[in-house]
Amino acid sequence: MSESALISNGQDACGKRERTKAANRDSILNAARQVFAELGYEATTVRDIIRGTDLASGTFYNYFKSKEEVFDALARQSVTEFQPYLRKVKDNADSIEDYIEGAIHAYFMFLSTYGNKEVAARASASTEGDSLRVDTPEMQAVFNEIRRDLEEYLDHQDISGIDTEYLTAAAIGLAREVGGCMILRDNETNKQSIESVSKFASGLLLNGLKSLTSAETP
Amino acid sequence: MSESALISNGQDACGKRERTKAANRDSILNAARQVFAELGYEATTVRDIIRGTDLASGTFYNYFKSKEEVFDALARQSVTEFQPYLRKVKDNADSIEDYIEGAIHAYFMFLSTYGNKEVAARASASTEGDSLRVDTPEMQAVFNEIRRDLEEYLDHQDISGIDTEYLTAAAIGLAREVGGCMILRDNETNKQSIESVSKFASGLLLNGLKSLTSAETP
Amino acid sequence: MSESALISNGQDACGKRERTKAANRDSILNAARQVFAELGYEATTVRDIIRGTDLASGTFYNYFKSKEEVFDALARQSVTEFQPYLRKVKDNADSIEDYIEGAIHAYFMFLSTYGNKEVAARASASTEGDSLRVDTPEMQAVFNEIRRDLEEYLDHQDISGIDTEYLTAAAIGLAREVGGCMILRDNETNKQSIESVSKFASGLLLNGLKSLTSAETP
Amino acid sequence: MSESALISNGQDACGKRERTKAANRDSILNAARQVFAELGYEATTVRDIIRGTDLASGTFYNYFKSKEEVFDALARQSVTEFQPYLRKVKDNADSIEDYIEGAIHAYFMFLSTYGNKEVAARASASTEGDSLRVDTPEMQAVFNEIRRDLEEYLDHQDISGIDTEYLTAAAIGLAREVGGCMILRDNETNKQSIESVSKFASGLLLNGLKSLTSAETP
DNA sequence: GATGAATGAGCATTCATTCAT
DNA sequence: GATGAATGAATGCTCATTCAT
Repeated sequence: MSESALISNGQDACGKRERTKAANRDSILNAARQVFAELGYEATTVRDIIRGTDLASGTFYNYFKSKEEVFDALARQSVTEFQPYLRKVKDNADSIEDYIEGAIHAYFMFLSTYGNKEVAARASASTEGDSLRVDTPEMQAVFNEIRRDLEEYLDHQDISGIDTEYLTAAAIGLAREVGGCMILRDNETNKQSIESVSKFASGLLLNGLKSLTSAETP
Repeated sequence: MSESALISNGQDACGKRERTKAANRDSILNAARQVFAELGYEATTVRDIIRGTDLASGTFYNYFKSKEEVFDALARQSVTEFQPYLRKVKDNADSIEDYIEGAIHAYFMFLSTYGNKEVAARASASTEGDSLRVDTPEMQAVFNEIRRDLEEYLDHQDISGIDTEYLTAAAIGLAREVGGCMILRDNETNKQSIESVSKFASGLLLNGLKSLTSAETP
Repeated sequence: MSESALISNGQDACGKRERTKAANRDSILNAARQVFAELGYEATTVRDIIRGTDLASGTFYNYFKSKEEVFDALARQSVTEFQPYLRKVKDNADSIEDYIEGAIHAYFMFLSTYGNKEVAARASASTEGDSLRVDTPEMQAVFNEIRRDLEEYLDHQDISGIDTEYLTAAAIGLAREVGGCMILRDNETNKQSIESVSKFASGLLLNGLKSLTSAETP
Repeated sequence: MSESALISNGQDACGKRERTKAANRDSILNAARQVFAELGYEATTVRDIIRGTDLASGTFYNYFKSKEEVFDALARQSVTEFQPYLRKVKDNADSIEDYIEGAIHAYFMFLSTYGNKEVAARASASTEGDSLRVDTPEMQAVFNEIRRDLEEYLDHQDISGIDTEYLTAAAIGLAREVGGCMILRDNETNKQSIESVSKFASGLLLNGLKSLTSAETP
């Protein structure tokens, strides 16, 4: 609740009615973010979410039809915030390498801002699980965003013989898992580790890609 | 239920009692496999599982204490089956490259046998999801197996300056995501596509790794 | 249900919401009283209680966490109602004899108001049982009240050589059993029988006590 | 189980079949005695009982139709054992006083043999309960026995104006409660305390009774 | 629009009892 | 007669959702 205003919903409205409406919506979204991170999507109940606000249970349904809708709203929020960065990366990229490097870096930045140990640790709670994944609405949404973007980018390029869908999958999977690992390791991710991890990830990918393409086209 | 005999529990027993007991256990395990794949671990209820058999609800508890125990049994089954392959890979590997290549190939083989479209598609059910993950008990277990094995292997090697935990994460994430992609694309995965996809994945990784290490140790 | 208003919870509130809430709580308490009396505490289920109201099953849990909580509420109710009488007895008593006589009389009065044939008959339901006990939450609570009070009183007195714990037990046991007997005999206990039974009980006790003490302190 | 032979069922049978039949029955009865004492009649399940034997669950139903039947059998056992003592008391009694004194003493003897702290403590477990009662099948049965006997005895006497039913109730209630108190206090009840408590109880009763009758018939 | 009590379907689990072996 | 797995009714309890206030 303390971060109630962390991500505002951006709707500027003037009447008092509108203001409280917006505030309630935000209140629900923030509670949901928290609870999803702590308990996971499946395990969280609508009750858990409203318990995290000072609203009454019935009020939830004035704003969302179900927890799925909240999930979607959260996802949309993240995407909206993330897209500009991704766009800038695309605009500045002169090559596919530039683009991938930039996207991965943007992702790790985003992750270090919104991810936290609970998020990363949660997924594996029920299993014995050394596995760790970053599985909040926000992260899923951002991944999808990158995926879409990356595939589109690759499709416009002509990377001889490389299956762009697989390449995208590889990039996503690699980044996601390494990212989870990073979060889990340094809870307070600092700037430096982000740079280094992001360099590791894009280095691996890009060098691999280079060899693949050069091997493919002689 | 059609795949009732997919994975028999191997216990040969003679009395009729023993035979039906084994059959019931298998029946539950198979139903669980299916349901976990369709709904995901969190979302499936014990009732969902027994509904997938022709047993009465109480009977479930003659075999398992909870869905978690079923999960574990499934995981153990897979690991038991997968381990010999992984061991052979390790025994035959002369280098880290050999090992990674072999492990990834083994994983894709396993995936093509036990994965199916539902498995791959499930995870994203609740979201709009282009995302795909392979998240059944079996696959989680196999991943953990590979992860453990890989980290152990890497720790014995001296890969100058590479963080083995991150490298492992990268390999796992890449393989998982690409694997999910493969399953989703050709439901009836053929031998050839396995070879090609597995070559793509290990190529990407190993070449990336090579450049990374050579760059690191000039 | 006919005695729905037997023991109102006393909370006067104005809104309709508050009124129905109070009514529902009472409804549950009354149903519980009945069912406890009929089936006994152990044997009654939460469902039995709600079945005795026209509420839905879930509603129970809006008011009580468990049947134990209902039990406690019933007990508290009785105690609250009984205590003033007991206090008056204590205040007016000039001697231990006065006190015992008064307490027993108060108990029989209370019993004749809240006891009924079912109550008395219940306990022995499962057995062939000529035995009869008064074992509802209310009566247990009232007994405990008397017991505490009596022991405290006796401890302040100096009754040479008499074990106050045993004496209390004797009084309680005697009153309980004789009370059960009375209820069972005249379901509609009249004023006169109360007087006579209560005189019998305290006569027995007090005369016995007198001889005991005089025998003890020659 | 160690006391498996504490109370044998007395049936001497010769064939091997008969012997095991009898042994099984005893085994169930002994387990039941134990479990009833520990958990109380209501709370114990048939499963609890058979778990206390080395028999299979189905076997239970070859001997008893339900836990109620076991209860009855236990009760009958106790009565069978207790009756001779009571008879001797009756035969030796020259007066109502003698009889009551003897019966109460016999009861306390029996109680000190079969009662134990668990038994006495159990009843009040679910309540806040300072109250204590002795409520096993055995004790209930013995009480009923005494009650019947006592009423019969009193009916043959002519105790001017005393209601024999109430008097019996008074005796029973007093003895039961004081007995419970005794058990709870000295778990290992010794001979001496039995004598003293039994003297206290009958003293109270008999002196009370004396005054009552003398008061009644001047 | 906010409230929060009522609803009843649904879930995990236990248990008495049956019956094929 | 002994066994112990199968059965399914019953229980305590939770939860999404509705709706009178």
